Amino acid sequence: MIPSQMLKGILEGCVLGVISLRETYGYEISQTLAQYGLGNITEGTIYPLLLRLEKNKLVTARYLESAQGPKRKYYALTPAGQQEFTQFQESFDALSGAVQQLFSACAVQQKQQGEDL
Amino acid sequence: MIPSQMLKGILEGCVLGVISLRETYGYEISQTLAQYGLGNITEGTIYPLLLRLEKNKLVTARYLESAQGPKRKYYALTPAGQQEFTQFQESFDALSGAVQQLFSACAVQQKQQGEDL
DNA sequence: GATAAGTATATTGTAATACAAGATAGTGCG
DNA sequence: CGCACTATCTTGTATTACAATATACTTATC
Repeated sequence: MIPSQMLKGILEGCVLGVISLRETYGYEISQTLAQYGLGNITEGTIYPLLLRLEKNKLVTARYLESAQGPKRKYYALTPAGQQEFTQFQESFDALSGAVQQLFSACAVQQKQQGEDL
Repeated sequence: MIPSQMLKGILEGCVLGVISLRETYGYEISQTLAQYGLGNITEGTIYPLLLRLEKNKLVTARYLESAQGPKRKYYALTPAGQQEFTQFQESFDALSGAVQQLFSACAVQQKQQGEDL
């Protein structure tokens, strides 16, 4: 399981990514994230996040009927949202690269300590 | 620049990693993190984090004299800290893998939309 | 010897955000 | 009707990165 603290700031970018795949709604986004292995994102997380994105004009929303259950609120990226997602990708790649480099240094160090025994 | 929100929960694991490289102190850890490209982690971030690690028995601390400036507080990993770092590496790899997979799907989608023009 | 810069640790308060818990509501099945 | 599944939203809480500030030691500069 990915710790919830580790998701901070990353989840928002991932949600933008999921929406970029196609117009979708909160409940489905939560399931899609789980499929990608990003953990079980609950309603208390996803809906405030979506309202925040909408308020910040990164996504637009419209209600559509559903064959089963209540109306769904479908989200789509705005140009600003697309730009924000591109920037998130760059930031995450930078972060990921830096952390991987640190991990490599730690692995080397551990190997040396093992050889010293 | 890596956004500060993206560091949440990741910074702690990275600090454990830096300490695993060698016994070190707050000021130097901050500089080491910057060298790895993890941004400028300020005092207001690093010292509370180190106190937290110490309180949670993930690191031990001892004061040593410095040739220049006041005493330094050197930190070393406990077995629990080493274990926590290993777990952090697994979690981060899982997260990183999931996000990269999402990015790939988004890239495919963008390429298709481009071809549709 | 006063002043500033670099080294070093710590505290307080603030903002961002993931999540649990619970409310509301529609559909379909036994 | 009650239960499960679908679907959205709100409230309150905990975590945590960071700015700002305080403290203190050493060395160099004026």
